[in-house]
Amino acid sequence: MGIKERKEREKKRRRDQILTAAIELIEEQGFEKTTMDEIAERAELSKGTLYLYFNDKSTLHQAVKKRGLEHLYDKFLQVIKQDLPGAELVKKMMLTFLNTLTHNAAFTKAMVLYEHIKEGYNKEKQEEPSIVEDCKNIEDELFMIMVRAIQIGIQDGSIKTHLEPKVLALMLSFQMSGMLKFYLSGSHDHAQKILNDNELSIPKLLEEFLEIQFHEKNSPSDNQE
Amino acid sequence: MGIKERKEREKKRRRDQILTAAIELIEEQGFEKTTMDEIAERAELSKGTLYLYFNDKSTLHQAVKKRGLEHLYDKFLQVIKQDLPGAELVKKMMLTFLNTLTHNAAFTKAMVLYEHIKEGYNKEKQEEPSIVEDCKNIEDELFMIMVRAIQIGIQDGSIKTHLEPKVLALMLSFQMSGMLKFYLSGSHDHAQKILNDNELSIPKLLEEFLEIQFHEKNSPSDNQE
DNA sequence: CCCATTTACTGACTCTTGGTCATTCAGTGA
DNA sequence: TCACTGAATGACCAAGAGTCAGTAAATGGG
Repeated sequence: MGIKERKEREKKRRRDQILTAAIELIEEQGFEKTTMDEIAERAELSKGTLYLYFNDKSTLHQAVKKRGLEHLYDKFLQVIKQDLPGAELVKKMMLTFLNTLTHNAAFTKAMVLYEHIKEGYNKEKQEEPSIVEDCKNIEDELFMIMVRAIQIGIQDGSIKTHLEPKVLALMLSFQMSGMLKFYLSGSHDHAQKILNDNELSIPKLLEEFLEIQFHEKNSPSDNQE
Repeated sequence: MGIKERKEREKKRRRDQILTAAIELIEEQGFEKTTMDEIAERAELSKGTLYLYFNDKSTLHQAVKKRGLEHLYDKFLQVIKQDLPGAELVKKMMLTFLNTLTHNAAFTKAMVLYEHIKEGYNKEKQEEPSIVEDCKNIEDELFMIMVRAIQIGIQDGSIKTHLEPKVLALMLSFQMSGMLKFYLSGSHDHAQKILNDNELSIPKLLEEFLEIQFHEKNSPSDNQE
């Protein structure tokens, strides 16, 4: 009897349906402005039903984030599989990150807005793994893939640094989150103007930055122009 | 007749009183959780009065941010006045930034949470300069002070780079905003663990980072060990 | 000193929205 | 056919942002 399985599938479908509706709306109007009623309407369900699948609005919010992180995780795996110098791998990952985020406003917003979640999340109603926990784990995995790429780069000589791979990865992730904020806040005129004046874009700036990071002075074996 | 002046002063005092109450409460419970009623009570005023001084909650929120930025501006001015190598000036500024932010949770939260403001802020009810505008301006000024410090550093040789001062400043500000996020999200266990394992702290990491940025490979005139 | 006018403030009220729950309905299996 | 399960509903509630008619206080002219 495959009834249990079917029910399982249907449940997952419903969840997805809700999530998709939520993402669409958040993309259009932002998280705050999107009401649970709207999401319900878009998903062609009643509001009460949403609460059968998500504890509350902030959980739904986290689920959006999780979906984005999973997507990113797949992409990162694809990159690390490739047979390229470590430096290239790192660059590709960071570009992938920025690219994914810029083409997925809902996810980006979910990544950056967290006040909601922080406060009062000690509610011990959650004995299950909790989506927040999941997100953290995926983030950690993403980080470790970056570290792995850096290690490869150090091995093959494409990355010269005196820093621990993990420390370097930490720096790079700070850098990414800074750029992210730039993207999110959309029209940060001033910064945009500087980039234009110097015929730069964020990806180019990123490359430039990595260049500096990966060719430290105590490594003279590099091509000097 | 100094009546107008006195009224002016009193009005400013009230505004400050509200702002202070708001900051206290945000510090304690976060922005979302703090209600206008609570702020009113803390400020010993009625809720209606708050709305005589601030258009809405998000404006109040921006005002918190503005206050923090002004504080930061003063600090930055103090730094740039000092007769030190440019590299030192930059370092001091960045440390000041991180320091101020970590010791002022309300301001930090105001800096990072912006969804509120972005959405629907085309309301043309604002013909006055608008606090949002003010914040932007101060941010730009802060940025220009950084640029100034970098220029000094290039001049006195303490900063070696092939990048435009403004571009470098942009990078550094991305870096800062990334670190900021780290601080804000509080217990980012994983990152904290990495720092501990390497006997590092954010300020130390920052120094390390600047070291790399400021001693680029195409400048062999530096001390090599 | 008194009255008219302006200014500052109040808090009861409205409206929106997140979240709940008693009830209904559909599918299942005996 | 009927009892049972659990999925879905939407009327309902509470909280909090924002409003506004009304009140009190300060001001200034007569």
